[in-house]
Amino acid sequence: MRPQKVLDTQVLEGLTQVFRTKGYEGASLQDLSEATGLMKASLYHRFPKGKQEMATAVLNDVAETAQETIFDTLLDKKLPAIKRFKKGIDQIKAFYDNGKNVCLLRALSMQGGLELFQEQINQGFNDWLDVFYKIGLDLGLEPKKSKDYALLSLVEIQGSLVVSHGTNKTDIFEMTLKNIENRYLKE
Amino acid sequence: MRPQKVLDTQVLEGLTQVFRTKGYEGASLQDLSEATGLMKASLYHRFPKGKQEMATAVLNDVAETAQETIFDTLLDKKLPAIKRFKKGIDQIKAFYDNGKNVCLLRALSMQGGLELFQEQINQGFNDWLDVFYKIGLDLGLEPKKSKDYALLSLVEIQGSLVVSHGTNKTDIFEMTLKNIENRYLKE
DNA sequence: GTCTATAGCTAGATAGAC
DNA sequence: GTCTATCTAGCTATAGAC
Repeated sequence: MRPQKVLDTQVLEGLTQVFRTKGYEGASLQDLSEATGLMKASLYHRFPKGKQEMATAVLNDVAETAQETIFDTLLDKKLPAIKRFKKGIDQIKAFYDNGKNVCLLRALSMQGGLELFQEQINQGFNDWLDVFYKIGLDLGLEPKKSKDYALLSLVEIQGSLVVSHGTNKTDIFEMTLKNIENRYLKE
Repeated sequence: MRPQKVLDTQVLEGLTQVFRTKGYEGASLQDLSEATGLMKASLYHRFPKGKQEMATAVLNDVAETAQETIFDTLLDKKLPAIKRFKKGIDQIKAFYDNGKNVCLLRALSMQGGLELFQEQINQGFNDWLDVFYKIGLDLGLEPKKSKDYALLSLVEIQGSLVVSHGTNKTDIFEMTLKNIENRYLKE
C-alpha cells in the first residue's frame, strides 16, 4: 500500500469547502480536485461512487463535527445548563465562522441536491431541533415553549446566515445569536 | 416582424421557475428551454448576452412583482396601518406559495451567482428591510425598535423558508409569518 | 422570431501505467 | 495510491435557413 498523499481529513476539508460555497451541482470535479490537492482519478479511488459519495461523506463529516462541537457541549450534563448553553452558542458562532460560512444543509438544499440528500438534510435540521428542545427543558422551559424556542432558534440561525451572506454584513449573524441567547436566559 | 410564439411574461415565468429551484449554475439552457417552450437559440435571440442576462431579467421581474404585490400594499397610505400590514402578510404568503417557493435571492446567493448578482441581491434584501422599517413606524414603533423588528422579520422569513424546504414542512413558514404578525400587532 | 445544426468546451467518470 | 490520457455526454453559445 502506497501512503496517502493527502490525509483523509484534509480531503474532507477541501470537499466541504467547495460544497458549502458552490452547492452540489455547482461543485465541479475540477473544483474538488483543486481544493483537495488530489487529481480527479485519485478522488475516484477514494470515493468510487463519485461526486454523490463525496457529498454524502461531507454531510456525514459535518454532522459529526456539529455533534461533537455543538450538541455534546449543549447537552453535557456535567455542567449547569446556563453555562453549557453559553458555551454552545460560542461553538455555533465558530462553526459558522462568525457568519462567513454558508450552512452545508442549505447549500445542498437546491434542486439537484435536495432529492439526493433529502434524508440527511432532514435529519440534520431535526438534530438541531432536538438539541435545542432538550437544552430548553434543562433551562426550565415548559415542553411546548421549548419546542417553539427550538424552531425559532433554528429558523433565526438559518435566516441570519442567508441575510448576512446576501447583504455581506456578518454582524447580522452575531447579533441574531445574541438575541437567541437573551431569549432563553431572560426566562 | 414575426409574432412571438411565447409571450415575454410566460418566458419570464419559466426562467424564474428554473432559477428559483436550481440556482444559477444548476440551471442549464436545456432546463430553461423546456420551462419556457422556446429553443435555446430563441432564448439567445431575446437575451443576447445569454444566461446571465436571463437571470438579471428574472431578478428585475421578481423585484418588480414584490414591489407591486407586497411593498405597495404595506405602504398604501390610503389604508390604516394595521389593515395594510395584515394584507401585506397575506401577500408574502402568496408570494412564496405558502412556503413551497424558494426565495430567488437565496437561490442565486451561492458562489457562481453571488459574484455576478451581488448588487441586485443586496438591493433586494435591503428593499425588504426598508419596507418593514416603514410599516413598523406606521404601526407606532420607535425607530430603533422598528429597525430591529424589520431585520428580525426578514431573517425569520428567510430562515423559515430554508427550514420549511429542508424538512419538507411548509407549515413552519406559515407559523413563522403568524408569529411575525403577532409581534407587531401586540405593540 | 424561431428553428436545426453544430462549434468549442467542460462536465463526470474510467482505463491503465507507474 | 496517484497519476496521465481519454471517453462520452452535457454544457454555453453561435451560424444560418426559413
